Amino acid sequence: MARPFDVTAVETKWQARWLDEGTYEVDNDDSRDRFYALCMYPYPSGTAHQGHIRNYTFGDLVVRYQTMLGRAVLSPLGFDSFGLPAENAAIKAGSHPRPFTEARMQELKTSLKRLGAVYDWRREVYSHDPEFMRWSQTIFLRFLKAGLAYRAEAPVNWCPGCLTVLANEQVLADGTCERSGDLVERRNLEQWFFKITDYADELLFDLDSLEWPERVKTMQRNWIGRSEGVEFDLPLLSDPTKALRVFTTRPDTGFGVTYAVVAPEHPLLEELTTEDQRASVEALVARAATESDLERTASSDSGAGLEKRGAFTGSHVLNPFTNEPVPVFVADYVLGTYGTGAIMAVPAEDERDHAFAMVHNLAVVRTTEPPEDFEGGAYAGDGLHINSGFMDGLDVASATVLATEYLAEHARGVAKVNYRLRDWLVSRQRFWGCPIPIVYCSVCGIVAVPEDQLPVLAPDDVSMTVSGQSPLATHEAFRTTTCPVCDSPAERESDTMDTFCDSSWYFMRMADPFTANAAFDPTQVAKWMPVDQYIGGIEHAILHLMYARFYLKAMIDIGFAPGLAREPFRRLFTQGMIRLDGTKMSKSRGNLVAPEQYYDTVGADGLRLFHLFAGPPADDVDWTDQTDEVIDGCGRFIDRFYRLSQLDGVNFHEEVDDVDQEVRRSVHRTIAKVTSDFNRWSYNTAVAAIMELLNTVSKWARSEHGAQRATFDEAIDAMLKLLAPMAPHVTAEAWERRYPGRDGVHQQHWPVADPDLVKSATITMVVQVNGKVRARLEVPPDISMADAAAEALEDATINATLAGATPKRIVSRPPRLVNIIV
RNA sequence: GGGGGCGUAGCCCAAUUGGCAGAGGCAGGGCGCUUAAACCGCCUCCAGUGAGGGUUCGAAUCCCUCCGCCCCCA
Repeated sequence: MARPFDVTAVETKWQARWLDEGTYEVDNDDSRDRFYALCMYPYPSGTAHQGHIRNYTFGDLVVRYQTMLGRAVLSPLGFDSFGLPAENAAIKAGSHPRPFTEARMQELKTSLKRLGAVYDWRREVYSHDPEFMRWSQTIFLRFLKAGLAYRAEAPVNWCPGCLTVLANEQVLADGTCERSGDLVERRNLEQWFFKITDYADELLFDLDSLEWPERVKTMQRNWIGRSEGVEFDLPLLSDPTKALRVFTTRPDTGFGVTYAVVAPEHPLLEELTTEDQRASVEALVARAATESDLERTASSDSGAGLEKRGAFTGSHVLNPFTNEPVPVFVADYVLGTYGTGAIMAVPAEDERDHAFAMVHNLAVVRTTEPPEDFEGGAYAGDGLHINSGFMDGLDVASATVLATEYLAEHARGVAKVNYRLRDWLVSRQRFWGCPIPIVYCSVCGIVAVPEDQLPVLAPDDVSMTVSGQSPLATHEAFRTTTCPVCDSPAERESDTMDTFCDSSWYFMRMADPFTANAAFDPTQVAKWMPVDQYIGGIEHAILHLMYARFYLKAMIDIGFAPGLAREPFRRLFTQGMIRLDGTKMSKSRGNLVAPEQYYDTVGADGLRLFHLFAGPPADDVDWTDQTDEVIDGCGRFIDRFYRLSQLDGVNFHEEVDDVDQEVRRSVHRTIAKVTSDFNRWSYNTAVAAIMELLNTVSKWARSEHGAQRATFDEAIDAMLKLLAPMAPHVTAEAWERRYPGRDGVHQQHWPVADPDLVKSATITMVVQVNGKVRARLEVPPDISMADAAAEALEDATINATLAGATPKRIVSRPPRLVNIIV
């Protein structure tokens, strides 16, 4: 493609200038209004792919736009540089993850610089920086001191392929590892946990105050899974002094409890199991031990599947409502970790209880009258109670109140709130992460490494060969140490922290990486936090965002970050994915389209424009056969604009006439349109509006009539400013050529539309008769309802159409439309 | 299985939230420029909104049912 300027030279020149002049460096004591714009810091996987390009194009647009609005914009970048892929690659290559990771960081950095994305590089944060690790470890120890970190043995998801523990969320619905695809097993290990459940309510309720996409908030609410209910006793038939404690959200259905179910891990199971049932119970327990929570709670088809998933214990408990004995089963779908590990079963009002009851021939007693036309097994909706003694005739809400009172009196019932959210398991049996700064002393037990000895760094000569345990545990010199308290022989913790720990506070470090001997100075960070605009992928909707919210709240509460607002991200934008052949474009799928090939042809500006133009930013983008042509089209647009800005083929005339004035109106309408589109994340329409304006201005200026000079300059300057956040290089270059030696286009103030020019003198009003368009009238935009109707009725065409008929009704919606009904 | 989202010209997408279905782009066609082609400039073709029903003076937009994709949770 023949370009009117040397794209590579221009882009290189401006990238170097922004970097050398520190154009986008910002100090913490800047006196302007502040704006913190942040893209989720990337995992350094090598050169940027289109997903990165899209993400950082949006982010850079925000940075440059907010700067032009006159704000001091904090725009940092860093790298989420710990993690499994680097470790696996290092194992494969027989090298160390650090050089591997740092090479990938450099590649990604280079790609992003070539995109023209601008950052304050003095604030770069990366997870494996010893200074950053020092504070990650300090925060861990402060959590420990505050009782927010604890060690417990717990069943964990063990991936036999990765030889590590996985978080629940790393296990797919089919019970396989999201990374290796191996079937995940259950194992018990001593692990470190953070008490995120202490914050369940706050994490839930504070969502209301956030300007986040509703769907993300919904996902977080579901993940927390708050449910209000009652915990109460089902006395054992064999020994009524003992009881099975259960939790339910539907105490009102108590008369319909026809059996109870305990989890395979339940402590009373042994006692409940009778000799003749022992074999089948033990078989079930053994089988459940090999399954993940997700497998166990996944709904399975009724019939044989369900039959195998439950076994009768041989014992009975008493239903406290009816005082009738009901059988106790054990089933894998009841989890030992949720609620009390036991449930009451109401087959008439619960889908799964019903399926289970059918398979095991258990009684079904309805307590809620379903609607007349209801067909099916369990009815979970509202209705009047039946077969329910003192609750008969009541709806669910009233019955629930009475049932709760009844249970409080008769079954040691207490109202209780349960959560689906579990405490955060942070231990990882991997090498390439931040070591947990703990030693286990033969005398003192668990001992924190003194803060003045942090960071605890892993030695470089560790064998990462897969061994089934933490690589650090195999390094004698690292593992063997002495107790910092009593000097007795001790062992270092050999697990590392979940990388989500790093991403939970990096944005605070970025706000103030300058204060010596501190993670940050809270008063400095408070100048920037919360992040005004956070941008990232929807895949982080639950975990990263939940953990970061927890970290901030906890750090404030333990005095580590006093004075900060309790939510880290005020506004969140989640961009759509790039898809190729129907699947997400990603390195692991190997379906990447590299940006470099476009830098050399249409340039970074062209590629940026494509991503802005391709569709709504929140929507997925399909990379197709046509995409290259669209990208070329974006390059063509830049060229057309550049030529016009350099007066190529333009005719001028002296006096302003009506035609010039109409162009001015277009310019100001476009300014208004682009500004409002920016504020509503509608970049595709903003680009389209500028394309439209270019068409208008170009035809006008190149026509025989030509352009009035001042009007033309106003149009070009406006377009340069509007495009500056989108296509920064070409606009910087064109501006400099128009105004050599003056401040650059990115130092200009964002244009403001003149309201008088935005509103047109007249607007086309449609006049309909019976919903059909019969006439179009030019009317003032502020025409009244009565005047609009009157003008419509005076119109000759309308009168002809009406042919003397009397209107039954006139719908007047000025200034758009009048509809006359006859 | 539950929750959410999306279906508009050949394709990607607009339609300021219930008011003329078309802004922009891609592809296609034509004309001009050119010895010719590319580039460039101008012009142009193309849908009644996945299907069916309802509400309304009026529905792409709101409400039901179905179909097809996508995402989240199970």
